[in-house]
Amino acid sequence: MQAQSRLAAAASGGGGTGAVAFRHELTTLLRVLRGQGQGQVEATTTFILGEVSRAFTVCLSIMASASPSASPPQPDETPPADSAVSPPPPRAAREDNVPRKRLLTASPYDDGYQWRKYGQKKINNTNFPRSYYRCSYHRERRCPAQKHVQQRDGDDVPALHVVVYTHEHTGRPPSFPTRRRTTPSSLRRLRGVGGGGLQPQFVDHRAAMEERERQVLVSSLARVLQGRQCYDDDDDDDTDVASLGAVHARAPAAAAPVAASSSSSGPVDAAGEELDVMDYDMTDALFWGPFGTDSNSYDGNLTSTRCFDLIN
DNA sequence: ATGATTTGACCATG
DNA sequence: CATGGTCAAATCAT
Repeated sequence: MQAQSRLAAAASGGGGTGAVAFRHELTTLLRVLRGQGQGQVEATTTFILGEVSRAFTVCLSIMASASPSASPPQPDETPPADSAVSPPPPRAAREDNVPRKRLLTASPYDDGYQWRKYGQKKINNTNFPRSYYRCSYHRERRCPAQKHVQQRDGDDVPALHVVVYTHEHTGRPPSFPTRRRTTPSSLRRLRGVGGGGLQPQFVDHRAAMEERERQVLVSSLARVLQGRQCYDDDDDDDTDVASLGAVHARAPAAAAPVAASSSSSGPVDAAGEELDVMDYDMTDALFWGPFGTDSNSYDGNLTSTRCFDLIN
């Protein structure tokens, strides 16, 4: 049976089970390819293994944010089954009748509205602090909107953030795209020098990011299903990991520290295996790359000039 | 000078 | 009393 056919069949399963089956099938296939010992194939499969792992993480994130109130419960709404210690029962919801919209996002993002941070608090039994924001026009325009953002515990790659909104933001409508040039002073702030260290600025528009996630996911899987891999021609080195990584290095360097600002160590795939750093760069490019005119862009489709067959 | 963030203190709730 | 949410003075960046 042709590899592409098997993958297509697995991918067409639909739903979570189909996705898992697809990934399993793909992983198995790529591990077989790696065993062939061909340099190009090895480097490429290493890349794709990491990319597929990341793609599924992104998928889960999109699914979680698409229907916050849908059943079954979203991953961030239920404690992990293998949790060693059961957390205390959640506090009862406030009786203020304020609707809350909960999102799970793969990265902090700029939703286009202007927020002012008014607090940060360490929440019990969590590893990351929760930041509190309110509408910048809280008083002038009586904008009641608030949101709080907290990085989710766990070794998600990329890190997932829980964002909870209250009210509708009545301030300035979202602008698109939004991007802030990183200055030396802002870098100092990001690194925590002075002022006790500020929180990372949210840079990209959420909708654009989700669209980009979809594009990258589709193109990634398409490349795999087509059995071809393309890479940047700027680097004349052989098709090793480093040269593939050069493609991803198109992500603006200034933005990378933001995306990688969590305390997590290197990227790890679902099986707990360490992935190459280039996968991390890929993540940065995915979330920070496409906007602005002052940096190289990553358009979600590898702007390659050289391709080679992955699967014969 | 102005505006945003940090951070410890305080408040409300269960 | 424990905890999450908010306040506001101090601090920092522009």
